[in-house]
Amino acid sequence: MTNDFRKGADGARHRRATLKDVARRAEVSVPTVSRVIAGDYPVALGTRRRVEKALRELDYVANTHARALRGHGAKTVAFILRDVRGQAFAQFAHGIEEEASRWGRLCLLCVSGGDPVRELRALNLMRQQGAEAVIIIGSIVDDEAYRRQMTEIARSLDQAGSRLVLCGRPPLGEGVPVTIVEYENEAGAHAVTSRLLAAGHRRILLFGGDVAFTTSAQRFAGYRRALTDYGVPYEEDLVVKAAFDRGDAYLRMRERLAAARDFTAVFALTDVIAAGALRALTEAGLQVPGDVSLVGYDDVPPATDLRPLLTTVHVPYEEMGRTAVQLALDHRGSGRFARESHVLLGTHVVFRDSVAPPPAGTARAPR
Amino acid sequence: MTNDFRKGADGARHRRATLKDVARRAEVSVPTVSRVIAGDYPVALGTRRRVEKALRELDYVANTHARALRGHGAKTVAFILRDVRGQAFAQFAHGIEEEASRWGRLCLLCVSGGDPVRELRALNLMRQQGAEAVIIIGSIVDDEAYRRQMTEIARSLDQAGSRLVLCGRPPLGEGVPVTIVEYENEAGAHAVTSRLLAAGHRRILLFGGDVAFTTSAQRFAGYRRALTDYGVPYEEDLVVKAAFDRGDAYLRMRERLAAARDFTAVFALTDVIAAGALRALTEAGLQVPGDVSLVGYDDVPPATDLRPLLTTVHVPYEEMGRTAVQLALDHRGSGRFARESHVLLGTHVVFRDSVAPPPAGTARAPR
DNA sequence: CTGTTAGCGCGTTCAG
DNA sequence: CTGAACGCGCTAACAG
Repeated sequence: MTNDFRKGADGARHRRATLKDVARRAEVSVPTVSRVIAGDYPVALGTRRRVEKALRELDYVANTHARALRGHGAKTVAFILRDVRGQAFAQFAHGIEEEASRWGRLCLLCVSGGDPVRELRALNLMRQQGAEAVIIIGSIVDDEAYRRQMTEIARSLDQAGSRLVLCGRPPLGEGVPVTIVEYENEAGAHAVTSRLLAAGHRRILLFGGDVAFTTSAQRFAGYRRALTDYGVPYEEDLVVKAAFDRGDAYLRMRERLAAARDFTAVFALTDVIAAGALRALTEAGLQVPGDVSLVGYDDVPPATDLRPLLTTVHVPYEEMGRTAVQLALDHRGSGRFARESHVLLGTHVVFRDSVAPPPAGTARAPR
Repeated sequence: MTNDFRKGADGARHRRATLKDVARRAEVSVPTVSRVIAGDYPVALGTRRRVEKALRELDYVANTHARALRGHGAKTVAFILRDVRGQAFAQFAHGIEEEASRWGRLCLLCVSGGDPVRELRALNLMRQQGAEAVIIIGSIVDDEAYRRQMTEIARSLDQAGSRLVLCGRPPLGEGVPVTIVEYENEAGAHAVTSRLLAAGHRRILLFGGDVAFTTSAQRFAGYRRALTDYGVPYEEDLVVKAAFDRGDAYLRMRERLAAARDFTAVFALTDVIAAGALRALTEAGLQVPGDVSLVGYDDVPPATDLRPLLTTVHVPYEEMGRTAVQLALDHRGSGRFARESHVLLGTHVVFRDSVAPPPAGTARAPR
């Protein structure tokens, strides 16, 4: 017995207690300790007491890895997003975290920074980890290479008993074992744009984003469809790209304003972009919504901090996160979402104070 | 070989390929495959080719858990915070994520919702997981029970070869194996309050938070010290509690305004609280900073979305996250922070547009 | 260069 | 009720 103590002392200075240590101390066999812990098997009272005492004294904590190896393991929900600092992502992450912890799962988080390479690396790590579900959210460039890679990953994950969930990304095609959680993105864009048109606006700037990305593309499509509905011709000059942050949005809007003030309303692809745009608009001496109306998308905190309060499209990010986890875990269970693999959540316009009719005389602006 | 295929098909429908499977397919032994993967050991070219082929065909992914068991494993950095949706926390999380991924570590995230019980549960899970570092951020009630529990956990974690890092929380006392990352919290509060006093304000409302919590207590202390420096008596009536969210802050400020408008400046304990306060102030017809000046704390996005732009205290949240990871991982290494276990980061006031001298005649308000 | 043997910590047989 | 033996997937030691 003494040698064992030495063994503990000379090798690694730190070592966490194992079942063996506890067994030795309680003078029982390893399986007995295991049974005491599991509690699902009869153990003599005296023995149990001794074991429990040893457990406490040695501050025993089970080794998740060994457990996982044995099959009882460490269920985790992994997710990848572009940047935790974005409010939309944060809400999404919150939904995931909440739901995962309701299911007793741990959360594994990776940030991709929007880089496909980092995303792939993260995906691989998660596969190694044996995560029960791997959830990805965020816009991408939906090209051939992407679909091929993702399909492969979905298959591989599926084969390993895990589930890939794509949020806010289009499906990969029939037969690919993937779960999709979407929201009515195009419809939301159509709805806000219509709101602007209904107020009398005819020259609406589509501001921010990049049509190469799926999310932007869908919002763009909603914008065009609304235009068509109202018989307003689409004009390329009214589409201005900008990165997804305040700073770039501010600069781009300033440039556009310097070039020409030929619009009466702005549809910012994101609330954050709207924040940047608003700043540029205000600095240029324009009143919102007096001179120009402004709408955003996402309905996240910047929307209620801005003056005027921003009219925007509400996206149920938190619910998306919760749904993603439910779908993945319930996948072959019997719950509400069992066997379902495609969910579409609703969006709706939140009317606030940033929209008004165009100023007199500008409703029919020069072509 | 055919039996093996069957074997895969009849048992669990899904099973990830193991080294054994690969070895069988490549007609080599298991360790050989292992060596090909590790790449740190000579393997005949032909053999290597065959193994690599099998690896690819079977879509092999190493099992992290088995690896961890063997000692090579799955280094993870775990962290616990109150709520990902808070911008300060999000920035912190970003710093952690970034640094962890630089070190090739995976991130384990738990949200406590501010509940000590959930925090403890999360801590335990992370201990089981064998996380290399466990980082906690956020205010707590620093009582006897808390210190005892935390000390115990720190010891236990240390014994298991892991490291506990406390961010924005006070040390636990001498000899406790814990790493502390703090910022100049009291000093920041002292600095903004001084700024207000220097502008001529004498009746400054301390708004939001709860002195029971460490973070609030320190900011409160800075406020009082500044008052003392300027010889301005402290008045209990000028301290108003509010929860850490816009909504509650708004309501509390409205109540306070209805009761008495006996202050010329507000020190909001948080930028988010400032956002709520600003709304109430504005709605009450008060000009900021014309009628009342307003400052916040944290320097997170709400600060630059509000009008006027908020004067606030910059807290290096992202850097704290990075530092926490570095300290934990470098702990017994040779890097910049080796053997260091207490770091204090600086804060500074960011001057923007929400402070002005008090309106004439109010500088010396009625007692 | 390669295969055999052993063991990480745990849970599950199967005998007593 | 309890212990001995086995194996999860992997790597490190030791043979050849």
